[in-house]
Amino acid sequence: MMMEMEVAHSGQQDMDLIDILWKQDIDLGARREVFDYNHRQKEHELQKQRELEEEKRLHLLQEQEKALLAQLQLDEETGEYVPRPPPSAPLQSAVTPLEVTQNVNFTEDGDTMSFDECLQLLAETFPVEETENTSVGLDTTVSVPGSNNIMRSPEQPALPSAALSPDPVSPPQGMSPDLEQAWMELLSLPELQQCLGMQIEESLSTTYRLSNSPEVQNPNFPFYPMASLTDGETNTLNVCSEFINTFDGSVPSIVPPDNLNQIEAKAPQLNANFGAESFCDIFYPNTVLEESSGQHGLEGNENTTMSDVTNKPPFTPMDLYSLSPGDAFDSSKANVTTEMPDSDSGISSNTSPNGSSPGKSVYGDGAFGYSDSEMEEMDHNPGSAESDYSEMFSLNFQPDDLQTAVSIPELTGQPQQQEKKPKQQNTDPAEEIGHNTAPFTKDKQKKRSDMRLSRDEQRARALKIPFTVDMIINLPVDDFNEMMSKHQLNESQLALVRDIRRRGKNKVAAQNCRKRKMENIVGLAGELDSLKEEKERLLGEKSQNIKNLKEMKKELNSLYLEVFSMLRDEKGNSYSPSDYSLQQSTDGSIFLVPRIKKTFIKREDNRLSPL
DNA sequence: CGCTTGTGTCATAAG
DNA sequence: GCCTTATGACACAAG
Repeated sequence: MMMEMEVAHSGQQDMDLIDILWKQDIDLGARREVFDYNHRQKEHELQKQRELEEEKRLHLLQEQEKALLAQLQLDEETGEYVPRPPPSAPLQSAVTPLEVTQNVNFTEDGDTMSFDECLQLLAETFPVEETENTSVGLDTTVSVPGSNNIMRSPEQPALPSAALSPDPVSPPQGMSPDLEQAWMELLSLPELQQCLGMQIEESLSTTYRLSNSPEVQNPNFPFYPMASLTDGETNTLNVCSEFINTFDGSVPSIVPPDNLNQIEAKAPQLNANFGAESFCDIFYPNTVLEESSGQHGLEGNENTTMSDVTNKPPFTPMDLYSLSPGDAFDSSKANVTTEMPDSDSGISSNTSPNGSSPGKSVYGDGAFGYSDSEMEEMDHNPGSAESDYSEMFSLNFQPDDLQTAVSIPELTGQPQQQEKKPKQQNTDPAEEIGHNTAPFTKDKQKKRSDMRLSRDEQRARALKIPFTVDMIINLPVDDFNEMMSKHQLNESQLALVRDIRRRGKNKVAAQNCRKRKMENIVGLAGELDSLKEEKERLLGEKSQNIKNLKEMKKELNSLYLEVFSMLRDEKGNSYSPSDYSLQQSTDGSIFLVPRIKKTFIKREDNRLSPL
């Protein structure tokens, strides 16, 4: 352990050095994380965790298969497995058990079910699929008290109401009473609990995150978690999957053992609406995240909105838009000492405040890109200066910020277990491409746009605009208008929203324009090069042609003289080339023409006899 | 301190 | 006429 700490310590020094190099835009030849000992260690742990998970999964599958086979019998004639004839109290699933769905009507008389039956029920209810990385929609990782040992598979199909149920042990909504009873029974099975224990551990935290929406990439977006579900498929609320996918079982390693106990102590207080603040609180109870006041508001808001959602399972985009989070910010007062602003890490404005950029005051570094005039303008706002900043921090608070919190243990001497989520990009497909693999400088460039959005967000915040900047900018005009129509906005709010939309779109347009311009310049430069080559080639060709022409003229002249010298008049005298010339008519006949009497000869052409 | 570069924004034209 | 997109021009920050 001490060794590990030492390695981690020297690793931290290395990381500091790498940080410095990185800040200087020195290409390290690999992403920064590659050099991070903690990162590598975590990857190792993740690997182990995955293997363990896979093992468990296979075990579960084997059990399932056994359960399946137990319900089948071998047909001696065909060699096929066929369903067993129903027992006295048959399951309705006289069909192939694989076809059993959640709608199956459990009429089992006995109050007990075999483990295999339970497993089968589980398998049928929550088919184990290879979809761990394909979670869609709003992911809600539900914290579950260890004693209850309730888990929801990340692969769980759409069960939004269940996922949002305040009571984590409640069976999914819509389950028939019998099925519900079976469900409860299943959950109480010690084998199952053991089998699934690990996943329960993994679910000891909660984060709301959107994994399949473009807005998710935006730093601001997750602050309106519900508001970004803009399509039908995101209705699905997957439990745990995001956190598991993202941290992939790394939570136990993140959490210091001391804190784990506290987690267990606190866990029962948690519910499905467990917010980001709670997350931080639980994992780092010593860390006071005072921006949580804003989060409290949000949490409270979410409590209502989530239950609303629960009551209205079929989402429509407008349902989501109408989940106005704006009011939640009213009470937000961020503590700038915990919610560090842009650390110039370039990764995002939410990177670790682990002292990687010391010496920067909170308000320093250009005050997040605010121009003086803008700062002045902002200072004229009622809630200016500090509150504005805090509001902005709140607006920027997002799951990535959780990583900020996650990295806090480093300050307290804990090994840093920071893990960067793969950044996604939004809106502009052209921008999206390659951003994950972009050099660090790209990330740094992105920073400014983030700050810009913050500026607009702050304006939006100041006027209590109940939408995210991303929504304002990126929604199709119809959806945008619909969204606007659902809220009573005053003139200034309307103007600001339209300005934000215009600016946002124009910003993207300007980026595209510049990109195109650069491409044009590069293309034109290439074209210029090729044209120069062509010119050189043509000039060479031309000189060659001139040379050839001269040669041919010379040759022709000698031939002409040769022919001319062979001409004789009636007396056998030769013609003088200075007095006569040979000319060819259009029909191919050759004439001997006296040079002096050209005009006359031309008129007398017909009197001359062809040669 | 001036220059260059990158970016956001505005005004305007065009689709 | 409204909206989006494209682009020149300008301002600003950072290197």
